[in-house]
Amino acid sequence: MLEPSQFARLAQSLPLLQNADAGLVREFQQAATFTRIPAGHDVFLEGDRVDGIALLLSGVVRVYKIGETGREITLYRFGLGQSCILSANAILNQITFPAIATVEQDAEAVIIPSATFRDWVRRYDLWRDFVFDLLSQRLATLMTIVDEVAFRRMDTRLASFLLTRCRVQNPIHITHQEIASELGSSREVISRLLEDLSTRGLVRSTRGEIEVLDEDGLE
Amino acid sequence: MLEPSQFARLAQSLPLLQNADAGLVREFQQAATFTRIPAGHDVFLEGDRVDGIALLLSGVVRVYKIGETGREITLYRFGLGQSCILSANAILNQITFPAIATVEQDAEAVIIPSATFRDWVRRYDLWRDFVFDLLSQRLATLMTIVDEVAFRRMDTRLASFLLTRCRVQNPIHITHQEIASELGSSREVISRLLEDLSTRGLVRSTRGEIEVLDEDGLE
DNA sequence: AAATTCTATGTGACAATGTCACAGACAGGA
DNA sequence: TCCTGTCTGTGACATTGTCACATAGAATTT
Repeated sequence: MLEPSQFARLAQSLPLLQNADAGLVREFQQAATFTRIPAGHDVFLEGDRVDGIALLLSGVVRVYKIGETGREITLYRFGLGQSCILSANAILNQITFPAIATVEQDAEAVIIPSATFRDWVRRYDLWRDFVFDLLSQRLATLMTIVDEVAFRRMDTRLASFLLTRCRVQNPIHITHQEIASELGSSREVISRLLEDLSTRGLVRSTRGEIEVLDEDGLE
Repeated sequence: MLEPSQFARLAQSLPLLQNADAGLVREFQQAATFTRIPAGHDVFLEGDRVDGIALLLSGVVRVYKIGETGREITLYRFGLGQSCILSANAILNQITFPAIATVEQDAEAVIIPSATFRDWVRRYDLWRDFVFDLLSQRLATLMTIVDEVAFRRMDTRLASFLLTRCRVQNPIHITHQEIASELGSSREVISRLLEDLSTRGLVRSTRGEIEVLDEDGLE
């Protein structure tokens, strides 16, 4: 059961709830529960049965795959007002979660039980559309990732990554290992490529920090 | 406008149409058009605007990505009663087609115009569910592909591929290049790996044909 | 402050895979 | 039979991943 104040907060960032009819709103308040999940906590592990779907009020969750050798690759992140569509997919197809989801920044979430979720998909158009949109966005994301991993060279991918990140914050606060886990590579490779970029004067790299010096040079 | 005989044929392999109410059935017959597409023909190219969605009555379509160097990787195939969900996705999000779709075996298809398709997703629960299911199946497929490409070794992937195919037909009728295009690798690599397998007595390879001799040995 | 510990980064050797250029081998048609 | 196009084999080299360890900076303890 959800506090009215929390519901109001969620509704603010969820167009879904603003447009919902009274029936869905009432059911939502009844079925949802509020939780806090601290950073570093794993929401799902590969193969987990999914017994509820989370809508985020704050924080960020990273969804990634991990290979036998321990290498990781980030599939996507989700935050405010978004939901882990893989878990939705798992619920609808009655399969287990096919990846790992970890909280990166302390999260507040609203949880809807699986059975309720499935029921709403059947009964509420708005709810179904919401899930539908997320699903189809993720499909596009995954298409891009397949393309990158299968065909693009690591130096290009690293350059793109640095460009994207430096526009948010420069210098970028990140370790080589973290970059490797984003791109599905290994630390050593990232270190070598960064050294190349340093030599060419495109970036300046110190412990846990990378400063992009020449955006154009990174193509 | 669809011939009743063709509609009947389609309905036979589409549970969707068997359960549909009269309204959808009538609209379907009105909006749909029948086409034949010969093998080798490209249905979509990367970046194409999608102006209709195809439901297959016969034949097989292969959907794949192609990299700058010309390397290919197969994303999935679809056949009887199935549809190219990427085009559905493209329609719904008003984006262009993010891959290439080619007819592998002569296909007969029923085409629904984009606007009609979008309209039905809004109005008909059954239709929406149909699209929803396909979407979520493809999401799962793509997850697997990302995992394979990012983490699994090519010899393992080749072995899995051969195992799957030899159960359908042994010897397998395929060229090294075709295998490479399936797995997103290059012909030379596949040739070398196959030579290894030959040396170890696991397969026997002749021009355009590979016979699996030891299924267990391939793990 | 010095010592210890943890984490981040650097390095060399080697394996796996992709790329390029070209050679040989096979099949089907002229 | 010869010709031509397709399929396969090969060697050299570049890129990327893996392993084992060395070095170095930051944080914590003594």
